[in-house]
Amino acid sequence: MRTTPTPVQPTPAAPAAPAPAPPAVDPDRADLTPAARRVLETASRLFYERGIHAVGVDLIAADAGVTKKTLYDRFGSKERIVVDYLATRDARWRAFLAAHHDPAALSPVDRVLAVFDASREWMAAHSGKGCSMVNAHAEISDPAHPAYAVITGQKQWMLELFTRLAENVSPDAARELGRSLMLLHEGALVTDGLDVLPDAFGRARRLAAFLLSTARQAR
Amino acid sequence: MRTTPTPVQPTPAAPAAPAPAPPAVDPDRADLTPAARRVLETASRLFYERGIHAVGVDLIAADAGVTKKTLYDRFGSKERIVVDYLATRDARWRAFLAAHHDPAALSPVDRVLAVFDASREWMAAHSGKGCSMVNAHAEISDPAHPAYAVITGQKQWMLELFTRLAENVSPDAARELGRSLMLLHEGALVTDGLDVLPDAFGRARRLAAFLLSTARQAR
DNA sequence: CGCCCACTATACAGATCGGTATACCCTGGA
DNA sequence: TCCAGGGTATACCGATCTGTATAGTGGGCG
Repeated sequence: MRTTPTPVQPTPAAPAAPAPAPPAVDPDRADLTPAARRVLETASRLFYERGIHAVGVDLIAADAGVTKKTLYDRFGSKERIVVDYLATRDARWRAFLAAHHDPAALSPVDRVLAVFDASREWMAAHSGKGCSMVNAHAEISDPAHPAYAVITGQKQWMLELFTRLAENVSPDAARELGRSLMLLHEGALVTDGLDVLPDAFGRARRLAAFLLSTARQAR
Repeated sequence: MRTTPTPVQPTPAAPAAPAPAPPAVDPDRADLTPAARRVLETASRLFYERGIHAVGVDLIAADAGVTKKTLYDRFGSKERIVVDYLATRDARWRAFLAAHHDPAALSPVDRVLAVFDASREWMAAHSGKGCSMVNAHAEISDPAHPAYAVITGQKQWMLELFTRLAENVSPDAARELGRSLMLLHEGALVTDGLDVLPDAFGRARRLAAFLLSTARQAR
């Protein structure tokens, strides 16, 4: 449905884009004990590098220099560690984005492109097997799994971010533009992770700039 | 490196795009015994729905109505089933694409857009948790794993396909266009799987058409 | 002092992992 | 008639999985 090119479709009732919810957890996880932080850091690295199901709690505990007793005292279950892994990574990404994002100094278009620059830097630093949310989604089949909400929430937040930023470029086409920017960004994430294209984020950035340049005037 | 917008960069030595290699396996797997086919079909469904590491051979054998003896007589190892899963799915996708693709009747641009149409149909039929290759890549850490070659080979094949199709639209910019089309296609694949956008392939198709329309004249 | 908290160390339970072994059944063709 | 191949059924192997149990250590604090 709605494959026809419905040109604009203004936001029906809500006057502005919804303010994105703040991350549910502290990016630094200062709420955790030192051993618990070591567990989460170790588990996050292993989950991302090898996959969630391929990593057992024994390995996590051993690599973190912690006994399984401590691990289960702090987290209660592996499932909980998985959720914390995704939620913390999400919180850190949002903090990283906020730090690489000077809203006052940039034009509306540059504010969009800054997201792609931040992603490129993020992926270069956390070098990569692609998006941890997408990868986790591939391993979690049950939608009732508590990690599912984190995954979909992260993607929804990104979509709302792009839509909100697009409103400053072209208010009428913000929803459509936001979705297209989201598609470009996800495409860069996955192609970067698969190492199939050189400089995927640079390419996505150029395509986004191209898209925005046409959206500002016509469309 | 090379983040500067190097405009065109013509193919250095090779006169034309490389002819894509044919799939290594028969899409129908007529080479397998009936029980082996049941094993592969069952394993493929479970691997895709639940993830590779989350599915054991006992479950595969039970769901296929086959004993583990038969399973190991036919395949020898779980790893081999995984490789066959990915290779067969790849072969079927290429056959599906060839069937939904009348090269004589379509214009160069339409031939590109037909790929996005085929992907939309494919994903609607094999409804979705995204790209099986990307999902498998998330679970396989060792690049020496035999499935790795299947995954990268499939993505490389798609990139070459887009590049080859782009040559008929704009020979000078074929390489660049092919990469951008690849990025759009991967973006649609992942956003479709995550259910974050409505009609991701329709959107990618529109963006591709937009990109091609500008590439045919200028750029 | 006494108590709690974070942590270590070791052992084990119950289930499932990939993979193997023995033994038997059924059908088609030489 | 014989026999090989594809298949069934069941039991088992060692390893690993998530999760729990018992016992003990050291430091901060009221």
